[in-house]
Amino acid sequence: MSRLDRTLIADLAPFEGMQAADLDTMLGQARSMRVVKDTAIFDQEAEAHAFYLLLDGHVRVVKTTPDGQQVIVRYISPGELLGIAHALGRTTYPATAVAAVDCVILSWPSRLWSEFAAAFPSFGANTYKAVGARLQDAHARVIEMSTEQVDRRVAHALLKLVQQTGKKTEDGLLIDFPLSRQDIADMTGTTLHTVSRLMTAWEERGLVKSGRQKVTVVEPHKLLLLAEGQAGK
Amino acid sequence: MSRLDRTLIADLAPFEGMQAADLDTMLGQARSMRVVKDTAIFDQEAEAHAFYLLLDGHVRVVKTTPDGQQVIVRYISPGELLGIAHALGRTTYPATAVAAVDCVILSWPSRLWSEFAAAFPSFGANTYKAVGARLQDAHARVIEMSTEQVDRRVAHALLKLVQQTGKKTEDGLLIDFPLSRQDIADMTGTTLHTVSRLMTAWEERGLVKSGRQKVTVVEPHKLLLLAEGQAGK
DNA sequence: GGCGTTGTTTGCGTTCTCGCAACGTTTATC
DNA sequence: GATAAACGTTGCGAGAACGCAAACAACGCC
Repeated sequence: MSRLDRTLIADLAPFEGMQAADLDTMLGQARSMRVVKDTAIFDQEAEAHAFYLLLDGHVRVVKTTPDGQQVIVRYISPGELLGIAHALGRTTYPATAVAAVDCVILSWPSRLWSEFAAAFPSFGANTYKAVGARLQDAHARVIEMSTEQVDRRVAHALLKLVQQTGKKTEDGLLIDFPLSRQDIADMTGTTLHTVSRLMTAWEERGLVKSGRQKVTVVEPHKLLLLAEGQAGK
Repeated sequence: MSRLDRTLIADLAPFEGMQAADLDTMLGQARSMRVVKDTAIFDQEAEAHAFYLLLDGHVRVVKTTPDGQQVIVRYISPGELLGIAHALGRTTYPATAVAAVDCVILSWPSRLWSEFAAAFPSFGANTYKAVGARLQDAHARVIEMSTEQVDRRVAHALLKLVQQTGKKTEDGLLIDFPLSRQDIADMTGTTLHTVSRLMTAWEERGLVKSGRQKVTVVEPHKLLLLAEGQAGK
């Protein structure tokens, strides 16, 4: 792990407030690896041997129902931890993590989590803060699924992705990894057909531009209005 | 806090693996209080001054949307912690907690949480394990909302409540607190009308018996079949 | 450059679920 | 014991979203 890397890594949320030396201790025990697009980092129900830090790329967290339906729980961006089942007293991963693009990740054996958390209190606190945010996010999703209709859910999902990974282009903000209609449907609890219809309607109104596995939000503000639903259609 | 109380409390999940003396330390700083039915224990968005342990009764955790719709996040049973926002790095409560029946609770100032967690590692671990379970539960709800239709969601919600609070009666398993059609609707993301229709249909088939704010599951096994949807209707 | 694969669009019929409205029933209040 | 309030039931019409099917477009592979 080169010095340059450490400097960059030190600013990431999971390590906020940590001593540089302590961070080095952690990094010294990490294994760096490259994951190619569409490869699983870990599988639902598998033994949680390790936890990970995403350095570069984007990871899709997916749950599959017994009858084969997929639900995308969330997308992970660089600087976030994943696979921290161990920190929550679980022995298996609750979901599958798949690289949405080629990724670079660090990994540590799960067993080290407790050691790190005990030795570096900031690290433990940061992790639990992240867990709290995820719990809140999950509840927000439940509420959204309970109370909002499809178009608003889809609009909201796109806005979240743009906020997370939006890349400025001449057309607007591009979501920075391949995202199909089916993916959007799996995030919002609908079908690719409905998503497709929505996207064409929005494209006609100039809110978004989209192509094959590609979405650009042209008018985030108008899309937000639609998501929050202050105004009519 | 009498000795009898301590003996009963020592078996609760949040204190598993703790020394009796340490538990006494915690209980010594607790405030015991009675909460009457339909009174709020804490409010959404309010400063998280305290965390609580439910000793007796049942608590409904509710989130209200900006436009006034209610969603019931979960019901809490005796022996569970609530209001642990502080443990997850939050300063406000994410939801409102209301006594579904007259309740007895203990409370501690939030500030003590960190002290307890540091001094009594089992307590911290137990809490995070519970958080992990809640996170998993929330994800399961998202998935259910995304993939299952209303009847299965309602069936599943009833089964969870029965499992949590089921009280054996001559008719079957009674859910042990007042539960209206509207409450069930708020748990499952539907309307009281749809719930009412389902309940009458199920009553005719002998799966449940229900009255005003009262639900008894007569045939849990058949209801489970309906929830899991192996068989047709 | 042709060909299969994968992703997207669009039409049409169907179904689930909602929303409204009216009515019945139980419980609380004075 | 009468009256109001809260809760539950039921009928009917409407609309959102699904599911199927077919056609189209982009991309990768040999």
